[in-house]
Amino acid sequence: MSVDDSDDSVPAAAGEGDTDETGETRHAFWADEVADEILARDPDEPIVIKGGISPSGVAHLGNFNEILRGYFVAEVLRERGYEVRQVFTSDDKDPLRKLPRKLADKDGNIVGLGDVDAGALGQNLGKPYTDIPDPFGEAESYAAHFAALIEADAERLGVPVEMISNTELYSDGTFEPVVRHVLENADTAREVLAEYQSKVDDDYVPFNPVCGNCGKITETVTAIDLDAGTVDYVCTDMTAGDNTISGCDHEGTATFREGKLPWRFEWPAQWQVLGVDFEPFGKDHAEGSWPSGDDIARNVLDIQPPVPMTYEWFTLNGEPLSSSAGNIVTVAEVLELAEPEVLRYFFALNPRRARDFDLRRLDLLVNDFDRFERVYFDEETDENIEQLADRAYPFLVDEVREERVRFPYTFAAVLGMVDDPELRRQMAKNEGHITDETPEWAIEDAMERVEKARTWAKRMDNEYNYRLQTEMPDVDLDDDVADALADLAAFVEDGHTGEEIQGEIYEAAKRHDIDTGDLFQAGYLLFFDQTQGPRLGEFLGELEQEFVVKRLRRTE
RNA sequence: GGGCCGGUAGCUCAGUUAGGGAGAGCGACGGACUCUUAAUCCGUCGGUCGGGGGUUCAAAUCCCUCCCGGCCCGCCA
Repeated sequence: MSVDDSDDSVPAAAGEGDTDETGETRHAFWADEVADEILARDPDEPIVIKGGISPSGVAHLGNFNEILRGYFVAEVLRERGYEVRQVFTSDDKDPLRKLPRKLADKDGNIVGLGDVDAGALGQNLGKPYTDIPDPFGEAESYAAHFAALIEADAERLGVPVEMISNTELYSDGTFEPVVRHVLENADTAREVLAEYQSKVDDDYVPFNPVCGNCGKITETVTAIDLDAGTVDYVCTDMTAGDNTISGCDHEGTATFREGKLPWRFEWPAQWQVLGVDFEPFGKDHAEGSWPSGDDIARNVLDIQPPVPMTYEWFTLNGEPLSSSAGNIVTVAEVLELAEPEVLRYFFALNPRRARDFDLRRLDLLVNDFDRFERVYFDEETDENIEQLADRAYPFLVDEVREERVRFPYTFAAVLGMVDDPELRRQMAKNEGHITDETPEWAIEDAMERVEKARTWAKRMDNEYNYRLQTEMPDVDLDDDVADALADLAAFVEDGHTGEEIQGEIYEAAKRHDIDTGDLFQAGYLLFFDQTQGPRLGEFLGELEQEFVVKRLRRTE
């Protein structure tokens, strides 16, 4: 989706980087480094890249590391001519452990727990997400609802992922041989895991059946029958954090499909049944599940684990991402403020680096992206980012189009101060961002940023949140300021360009012996009901002459 | 308490895997464009590379130690 495969004019050097004396290749783009590592293992095709989360609630921007980091590696491999599957597991056999504070409806709108039947949802603590009804009553299950949201966000970002339900891997028998293998080798499994978890004792059984009576995931297995392919269990209480989810004391028998492996085994099991070659994961896994998963894969399942990559977590507005503290943002929300390519750019940067995603200064991120793009098109030179831009930029956009137009983000916010689309075009033309030769598609694309920047200005309520006032605000003016405005009105009435009007503001102030700042302020108050605003003269030059004159004379 | 990752200019980042010149953009400040505010151009300032110690002819980069942020070492994912 990012590069044209038929274009053989792409320079071969693009992904090659520098070669040192040992013959090893250094790359500007981390995804190339990872690709090298994967290919060094001579993998079977299709090469499988995985990510995954449990669909416990609203997926925030941080969760998309799981998808986008893998995406860049997938695209690099595809460009190098390999067939790649990018899969994403919804770890939906996991039990609901506590009620989320925030949910999202099917369109991605964030709603509180109070907007759904929280009581009914609370009845389902301890059950697999796939066995819990959708709180919005639409999807097949709680899991299906939230998995659909993730898939929708991935699509918005233009990343085609193959969603895989973990529950289905159990119910359709895919996991069955692995479950059997783990239970057959339960002693080894215990020994290996005990290295990482002190709680693992001789009674530990690496399988959690679903209770046939109450439907909850249980922890107490009393017997294993390998011939029958079943386990016996007692539905005892389960502790989850500070909460205890009570069992129903039911004693029953479950097949290997009617339960789940504990996460430490389930993750490597996924690698095995899906043939995973690469998986990125957050730093929380780096010291926990990864070392044990690596060990379990090699010494219990007898498979080679995938190439790993730890990504640093980023913060939002300077604070840790936290669902419970409400410090989250979704992909859908970000895409109301910036183009998908900007967000992809953010994820194309070095994953090892802790980063802040600051919505208040989103203009800076967009500027960085625009610059990155200009460096790619050789419209600007920057040795720091040149190699990365040359390599990674094509993976950020649907189509590499040199004729594209980008309004600087804050200028787009200024255009957002007026409603009239034609007026916006005129202003953009006056500033030289578009010309008569600019293709229509490029203008339309560029104009989309205006709406986004407008939304940003409103949402942040920042210095770009001005709106041309259609009703005249109440303004008290000194006599000499009023006289200067009268001069200005006459000047506008004579017909002058915005640039000339801007000059006249200074001249008028000088003639009436008032501070230019006072005159500007009067103008801003009249048109924006604010003491500041955009470059006034040129702004007024764009507006309908009669409207400006009347407003300056306060005769409305 | 033990371990892992991150810490480079006010901000966003490159450079750390394999030691050799401390960099870019933005911002700020000053100036230009008949014009303090969105745009453009020129210039300036800005850093003990988190602190300290060590190795080396040479350290942002390697080693030790300490500080800060986050994570893991219970469960769960």
